[in-house]
Amino acid sequence: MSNEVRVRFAPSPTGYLHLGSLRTALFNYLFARHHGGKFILRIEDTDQSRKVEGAVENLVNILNEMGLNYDEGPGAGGKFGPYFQSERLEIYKKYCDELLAGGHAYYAFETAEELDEMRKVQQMQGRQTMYDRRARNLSENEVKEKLTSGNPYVIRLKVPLDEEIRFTDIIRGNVKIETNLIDDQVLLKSDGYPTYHLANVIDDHLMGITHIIRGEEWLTSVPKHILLYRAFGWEVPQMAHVPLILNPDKTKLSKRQGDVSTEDFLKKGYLKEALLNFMALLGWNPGDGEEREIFTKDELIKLFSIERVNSAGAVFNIEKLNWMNGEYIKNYDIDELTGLILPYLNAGGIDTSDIAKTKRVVYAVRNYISRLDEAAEHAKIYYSKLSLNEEQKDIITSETSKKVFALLYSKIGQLTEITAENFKPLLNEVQKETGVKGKNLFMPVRLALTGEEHGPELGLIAYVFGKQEVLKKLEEVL
RNA sequence: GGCGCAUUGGUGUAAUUGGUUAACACGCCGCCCUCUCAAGGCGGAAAGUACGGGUUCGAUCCCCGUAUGCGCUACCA
Repeated sequence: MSNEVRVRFAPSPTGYLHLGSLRTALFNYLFARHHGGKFILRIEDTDQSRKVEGAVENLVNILNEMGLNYDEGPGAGGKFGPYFQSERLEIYKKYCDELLAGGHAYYAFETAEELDEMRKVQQMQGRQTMYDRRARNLSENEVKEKLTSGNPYVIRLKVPLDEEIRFTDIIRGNVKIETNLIDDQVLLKSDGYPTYHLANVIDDHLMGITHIIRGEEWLTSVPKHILLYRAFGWEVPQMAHVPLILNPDKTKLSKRQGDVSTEDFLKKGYLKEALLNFMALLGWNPGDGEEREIFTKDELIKLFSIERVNSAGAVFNIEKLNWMNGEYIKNYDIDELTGLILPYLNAGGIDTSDIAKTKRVVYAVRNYISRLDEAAEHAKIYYSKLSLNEEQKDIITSETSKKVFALLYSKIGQLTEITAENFKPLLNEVQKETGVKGKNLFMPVRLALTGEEHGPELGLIAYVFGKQEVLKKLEEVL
């Protein structure tokens, strides 16, 4: 199947998954699944100075946790490995030699200091800072001499002059850039590692990548890549550069203005389904007059098309994420939701050993929260000892309150079990028989049960406590 | 500075490949429900599509310019 879609997510392992990367991964994933193709994870670890311990493991874990499972890559195997660029050094060297032989690249021997100096001078003269291509004109003998005497070197791309590179981006349409403005980019660093530009082109080709879906920050380096494809005589994959995710002030989403890692959001109690759903809609929509906003992963896969990705950056609107997360919480399977909320309740000091009660608590609390980490605060009323202020004490010790409690107590005693439905009629009966109604009826009961003036409807509260506990609470105030 | 990309209410987006009272959602405001707080239901304010020119009988939609924002401009990705 030679025209199978193959896409890749190719992050550098920084130690956490940035939300922007999450969305790039998601778009790649949706695109692959939509077309029945392959989704590949490749680790771009060519910068030795930015190595982070455990970063790859973390990345793999979070992708799996988010349900963005890949078909090829670390831990998943595949016929196009290794999937770590740091393990493909000989490959890059080999192709680099090919470029050298074909006159598409050349050796350069400047030190970092020399290059800094060059840039400084250019800056002072108010000129554009870029490599002045000085090593292009080294003679064969000069090169040979420096090489044999062990001078450190890099290999640079020999950018053809006075040309215009044009390409078509699926999201942005036609783009053109003059080659004179393109740096003779370093392809192979002096430590023997490739730069992004070289590695990415070689790997994408060798791994049979058909579509490159990546962040907008790469758009301007596409011409360099095209030059490389051309030098190798390879076909250029289709490209789609997705817009950036922005802070509320429209700058690139950054740590400075709040959490940006997927892990942080999960920790705060955002459901992965909600996060995925929300991220998908940031810069993309199904179009066609579709007005739904809540989509399962399968629906997203079905609807997704890369052409419908927007070209402008999108502000990360956390208010809307909160709403969407709340929607998911309200509609989640109660057993699964209980499992998810458990750690947050425990962290809030709540004893969850009575799992049946915990489940009822979750059922009652879900309407009040938009994040899982808010659950404990709302659940407290179902576990705390009664503590009332003077005014509240006056309410529950009033004569009418006592009457209400006594009658309610006997009526509950006749029930086999309290449900959210059968408690309300009980109160109606109490109202009729005692003549106490409205706030005078409900508030004492509410206070007696929870010690709070606010909370869910009484039927729900009584259901959460269950018959025995409600009776016990009433005994305390009688 | 140079180059590239972008621009529909506060935010995310829509608008049968030019003809709509410019639609939906979040947020905000109000009302209803109600013992309370949420949820829910109903309604409202909020953009004349960055600005200026074209093309056209007619532009959110096509073209040009300006402004603004962002990105890139490393032996980082």
